[in-house]
Amino acid sequence: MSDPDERDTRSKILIAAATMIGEGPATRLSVRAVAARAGVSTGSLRHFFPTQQELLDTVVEGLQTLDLPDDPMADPTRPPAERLEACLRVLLSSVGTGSTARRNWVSLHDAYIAAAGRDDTAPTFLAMERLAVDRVERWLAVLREEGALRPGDLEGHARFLLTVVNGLSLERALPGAAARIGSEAASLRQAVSAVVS
Amino acid sequence: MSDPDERDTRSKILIAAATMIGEGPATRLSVRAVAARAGVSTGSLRHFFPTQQELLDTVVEGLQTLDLPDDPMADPTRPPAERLEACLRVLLSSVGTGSTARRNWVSLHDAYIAAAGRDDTAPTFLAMERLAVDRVERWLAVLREEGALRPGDLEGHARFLLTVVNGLSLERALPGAAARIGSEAASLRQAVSAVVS
DNA sequence: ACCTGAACACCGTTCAAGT
DNA sequence: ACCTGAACACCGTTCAAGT
Repeated sequence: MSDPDERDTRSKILIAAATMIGEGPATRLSVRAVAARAGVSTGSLRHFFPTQQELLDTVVEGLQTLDLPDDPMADPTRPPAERLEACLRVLLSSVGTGSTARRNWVSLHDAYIAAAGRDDTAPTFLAMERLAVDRVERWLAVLREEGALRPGDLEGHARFLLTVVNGLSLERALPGAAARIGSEAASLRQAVSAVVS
Repeated sequence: MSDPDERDTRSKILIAAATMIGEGPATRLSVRAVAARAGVSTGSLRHFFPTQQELLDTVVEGLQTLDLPDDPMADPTRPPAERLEACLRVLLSSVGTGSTARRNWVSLHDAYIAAAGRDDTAPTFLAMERLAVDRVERWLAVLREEGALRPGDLEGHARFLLTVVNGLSLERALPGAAARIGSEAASLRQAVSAVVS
């Protein structure tokens, strides 16, 4: 539409930061460096992103949510492994990234780990877990019908995949998440390849 | 033997840093803070630990190698997959089960998720993560030398396995853990089989 | 509301100088 | 070899001041 310089300041900042990450994953996104790259003052940057953490989270989230379709298993044109990976990515996307991931984790922790015993929330959790397992099993059943699934019981495969998704979700909330976006994709693919044939 | 103050400077620094971590996992180990605590100048600290990274790594390594069962990877009589599974089980065992697992998760949560941003504990966490990745990579290097490892970079394999271990650790702290002991073993085996050939 | 740039209190690292 | 403390070039955050 128009020259990047004519975009609003917030966008200029995000574009500058994303560009810098693109130039090298090991880039230090300091306030001054990003502000200078965006042609904006540090104070202006802080106006839109009150803390450096918020800036980082917003950038990473933007890089990750570039594409999100609805049920990917239904698309018969894509190979099985690719479809399953997309499905798991849908699960993963529900925890979000950055501060969203952290907030979701705090909720889960407070409800099901810290409050264990003090309040009987176990049934709720187990119900949700069942739902998740069922959902993955339904995806895997489609693949089995196509003969694209390795031998083994459906529930075992489903629980394995959910464990990987849980691990990745957790790692999204831990420090250094931004630097691990690459290995997240690789791990997801490895998990899928352990299940499809 | 003698008063801590009479120890050599290097030890005083390590003890000061370890104490600070002990007082709260969410401690920022800055040069000046550690040096002051050890009763030593910053220049003196740098003489023994040329970079802050080296200091962190040394401290974390010291905390972690307090107890180390013998290495299952060293046993040549067992098949590769079985050895790797035993190694991962050692990692997993450090989180414990039941209320121990829950307590460990609360600590991790408080230090690195809930306190995120409020205090810069990321370097401490990242140092520990690095150590874990290195450890798994060393195990995998043994298997690669035996020709028992699938193609792919060592770090990618290591991070995948650690994600699975993280997922399983988490599930140990969540409700219904007792009912999942079977699927834990199965998931661990599936992860191993995705990596060994 | 948006934006500036100085100022504050930190940080890790370097280094001339001492013993 | 060990140790000091000042100095350098950063950092994230705050804030009075402008438009």
